[in-house]
Amino acid sequence: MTQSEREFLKDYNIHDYDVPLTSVDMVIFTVWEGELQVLLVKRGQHPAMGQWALPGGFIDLKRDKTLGDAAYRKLKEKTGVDTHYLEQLESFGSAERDPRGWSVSVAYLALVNSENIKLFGDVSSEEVRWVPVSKVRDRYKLAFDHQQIVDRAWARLKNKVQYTSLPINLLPAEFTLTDLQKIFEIILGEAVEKKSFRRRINDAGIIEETGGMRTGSNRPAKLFRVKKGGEAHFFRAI
Amino acid sequence: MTQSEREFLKDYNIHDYDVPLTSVDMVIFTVWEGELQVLLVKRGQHPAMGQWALPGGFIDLKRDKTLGDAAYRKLKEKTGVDTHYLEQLESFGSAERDPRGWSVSVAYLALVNSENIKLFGDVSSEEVRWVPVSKVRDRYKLAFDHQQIVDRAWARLKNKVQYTSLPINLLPAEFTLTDLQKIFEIILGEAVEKKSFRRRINDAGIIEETGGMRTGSNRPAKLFRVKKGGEAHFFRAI
DNA sequence: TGACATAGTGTCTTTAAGCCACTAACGTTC
DNA sequence: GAACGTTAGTGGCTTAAAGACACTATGTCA
Repeated sequence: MTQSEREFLKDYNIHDYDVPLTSVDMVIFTVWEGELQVLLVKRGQHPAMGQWALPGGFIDLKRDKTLGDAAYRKLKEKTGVDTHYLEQLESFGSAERDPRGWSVSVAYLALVNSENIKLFGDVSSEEVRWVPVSKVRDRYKLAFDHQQIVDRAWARLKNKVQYTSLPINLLPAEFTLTDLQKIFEIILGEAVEKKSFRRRINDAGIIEETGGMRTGSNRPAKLFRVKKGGEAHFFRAI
Repeated sequence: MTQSEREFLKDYNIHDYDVPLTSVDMVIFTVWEGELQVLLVKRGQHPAMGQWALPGGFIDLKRDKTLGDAAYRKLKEKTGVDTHYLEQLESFGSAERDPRGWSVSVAYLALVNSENIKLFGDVSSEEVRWVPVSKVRDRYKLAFDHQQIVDRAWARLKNKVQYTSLPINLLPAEFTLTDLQKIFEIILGEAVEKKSFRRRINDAGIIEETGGMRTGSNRPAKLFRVKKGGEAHFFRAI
């Protein structure tokens, strides 16, 4: 006699099965003091207690409706702000990556702007820290496979910089074209040709003048803001 | 008194926690009879028994060392062949997508060539079937959120066609330039300019002549094969 | 042998990026 | 208050790659 789906579900108990441990980890980038920085936390619990790692943790099956919700929740818990770019990066799963057993981490990549960082600077106790991404490998021995996750996120960001406007999410609401160019250069790790850069941004039509200027000890620069939709423009037809 | 990691791990039992159900689903594409096709299976078990769905299933914590292993195993189980392109697509997770509860599916995208398809044609009982991807939505009401996964995989493939040589994995070992162009056109859904296409493939240096020709009722065409590394060439510096 | 069909090429145009020198507009200095 | 330093912003040529499209090449078949 065949069982109905209702009967099947009534008898079903996930605790009867061997399932992997699934969690969400965040690679949160910002640009600060001329460097691309990533947010790290010092683990306060086993396993890997005392080691530095990416912020993250388990999905809260009650509160989180989707994976994206879980990622967004963790982003807010760590940075306290909520205007960002957030995208799923990749999932990492293996029998060996966590001493508790077979585990899967769904990694997300987030970009937060340098204004919101300052908010966070105060909270920054011993346990949470911005670290220049280029120095993570040498100075911190990250827990689990988190170094690999950081590397992937960094590679993805470098890659996307070449054909999208994503880095614009690393800037405050108002910025100059030079500010924007600097951000691109920091991520790419090399100089960008001024005219080409400006032509590209201009042709894309993703920003608009605010009307204001930033003055200093030299020629003032026009201030711009992102137009709606400009946060994720694809320069090339991809 | 603080616990050591060893003590912590001794007491740790995943069955004590509420964790999501994690599985792997495969979007396996081929080109056959001039159409991009995706492999579907008719589910023989609850939940969604009798409905069409993507092939996939649970990770075998004993046999699979990594997520990639699990995907590769499923690909082999369904297609019986092992020379392919396989990449992780994206993970889909929510409280609602599976009636058994909170679940995460790590989706993979695979490309198999039209020669290997035929092997598979024989096995193709009622339960496994190639379906033109453009017709899935109308003709099959896929289980879970599998329609969404198919859509994402299709979008990713269309996207990648524009700047990589990936579609070459859909062809048999020997092919003509026209064969290759057709594959690109099928995936893109629009015509490709012959000269530009050939120039691009040529400049990329990803294929080489086999020396043979394919004859028909008109001018014979040179046969080519993929050079080592040509299966995943990026045309543009991305 | 000539019609046909598909393979493959020549070459001009268009588009986007690179290059680099130029002009523009401020504060600072004497 | 004029010359200078510094950064903002532009003009205009060169180069690289794609698009357009007509052209030639080489087989089969009637």
